[in-house]
Amino acid sequence: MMLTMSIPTRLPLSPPPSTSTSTSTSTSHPSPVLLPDRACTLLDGCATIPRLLEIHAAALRAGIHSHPIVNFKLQRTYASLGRLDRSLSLFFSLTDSPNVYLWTSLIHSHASRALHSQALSLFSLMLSSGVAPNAHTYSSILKSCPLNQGRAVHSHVVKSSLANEPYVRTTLLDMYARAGDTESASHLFETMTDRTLVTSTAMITCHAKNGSVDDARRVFDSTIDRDVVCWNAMIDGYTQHGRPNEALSLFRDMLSSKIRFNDVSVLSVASACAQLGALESGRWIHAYAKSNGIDVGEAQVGTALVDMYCKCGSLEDARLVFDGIGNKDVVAWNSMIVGYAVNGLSREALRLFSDMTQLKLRPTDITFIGVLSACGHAGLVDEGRRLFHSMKEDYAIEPKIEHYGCLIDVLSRAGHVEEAYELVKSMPMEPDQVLWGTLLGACKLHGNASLGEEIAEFLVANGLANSGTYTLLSNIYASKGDWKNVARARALMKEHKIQKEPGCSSIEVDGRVYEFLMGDLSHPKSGDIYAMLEELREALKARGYVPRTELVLHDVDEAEKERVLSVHSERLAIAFGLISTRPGTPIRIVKNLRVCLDCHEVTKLISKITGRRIVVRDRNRFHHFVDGACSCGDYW
DNA sequence: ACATGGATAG
Repeated sequence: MMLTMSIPTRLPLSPPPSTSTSTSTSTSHPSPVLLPDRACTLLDGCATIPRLLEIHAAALRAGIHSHPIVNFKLQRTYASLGRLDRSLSLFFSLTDSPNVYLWTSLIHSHASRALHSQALSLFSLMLSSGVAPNAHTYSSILKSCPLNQGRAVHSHVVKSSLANEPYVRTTLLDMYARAGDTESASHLFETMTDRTLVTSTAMITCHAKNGSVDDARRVFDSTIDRDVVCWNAMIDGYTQHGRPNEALSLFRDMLSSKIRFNDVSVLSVASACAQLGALESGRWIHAYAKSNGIDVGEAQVGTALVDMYCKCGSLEDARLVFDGIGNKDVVAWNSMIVGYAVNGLSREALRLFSDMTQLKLRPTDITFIGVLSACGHAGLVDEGRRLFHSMKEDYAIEPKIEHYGCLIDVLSRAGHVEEAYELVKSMPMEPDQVLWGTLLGACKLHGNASLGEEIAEFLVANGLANSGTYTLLSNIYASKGDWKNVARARALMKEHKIQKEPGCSSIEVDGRVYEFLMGDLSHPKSGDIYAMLEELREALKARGYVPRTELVLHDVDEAEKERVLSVHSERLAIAFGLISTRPGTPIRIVKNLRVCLDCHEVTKLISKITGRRIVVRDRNRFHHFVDGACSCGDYW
């Protein structure tokens, strides 16, 4: 055996329970002489710890406590009620050496509770005590195996000739899938002559988890008699890999093939709508789930819907679902808090945080991401500092680079750029690109050219620069009117062959999501869209709007710079929204990059001119434009 | 005893 594992450091030997005195007169008291058969029946119907202690005491009094089946059931019932400590002490107090069922049950209780190292230790003990594992044992222990130990177990499986057991094969596949070893999983799958629906589903999940969604689809297409789990695995593969449109479309295929969806389907599809910012589709799936008996007040489903509504910029809907969740856990609170934060409703985020702590719910590191980013969006410097320290002092949560990133954003955006820089230097971890980007962005915002240049040059010299670095560097110079250095930044970008990610915005109209690239001419309604843009241009000019052509980095004349700005992807999407929806309908845009300053000004004006609410979700946050003003208060 | 599963900076 190649497995190297440690023996449990502590074998709990807690005394037997002594609660029997108070229950001796109870009507549910077992008969005076408890027989093994009767004890087993009682244990099978036992659902609470007090009841279990009662039966356990009776078994002790009757002297049947070491009866192999009674002991097994006691042990298993303790495990099922979350008292693994008692399961272990029963197990290790056995006089006879445990058989394979006892070992397997114990290993399973640990493995299924993600107590992997304990499960592995027990498995190791089992092997050294000379008991041969069976198919159940392997299928349990494989859940706890990292790749190396998984391979070792695999070779044991082969030797033990259990390799064709369906449960064993599926967990082997799953083990390779978890370890990211698609090749071994595929090999295993390809060599199977009798694939079952479950093994195919495991293979689909494996491909999907490792990003080969198209390979997953091939397996999916070749699988016959697919059930809801199989469909969900494929749908979620699309969702988890940034292909939400395909997820939605496959969900519709599932409905038309008469497969009943379940709550897991809703989780996936809600997340797809969240990614798309597709409120209409999101509302549809919410209503559809409700009318098909899915409990949207259940924490997991409710939370997925809360997140979906937040990411579609509809906080009212999100809050309604949130308030309807029966047993709100920390994940539900986190998603609502983060949702308020990303939408710029910082006060609401902080209020919810205080509600949550008042309910004695323990915040997590993600809660602090939420409240710290809320502080960043609202310029709440003191509150940000206070929360950052409270995280460590009051909740013993060690700040991660993301938390430093938030605090650095809070400080630097508010103008404390030097203090933020000092914080970066004092962090216990290496700053990453994102963090440098935050600081650079603040340098640009506050015209701190010297520090901005220092950081940017450092990033360029160390090969850490991305297109954003060059753009920011160039913008820093542009905001100072230093055109020579703007040109130099542009030249550097060319020299390093840095490609700028093309801007792309999308909008949902009638349940369909339309995408627009910058300068896109491919939409069938392109003519109307550009006519609308021209109309808007006139209206904007009449209101004294002057294009911020200095933001354009290309080496072209003024008129061309103006044209470049006017076809930024969000403007095409907004124009399309204006011509495709009734007057007064809010327009919701999702953009892959940050909104530029010029588009931000223009969108404010468009909201004024057209009387429309315009909600723009950019790479970082939401902007809600109403009547000429933006919810961010121009603090972004 | 196996397969699907809600929240994460800028």
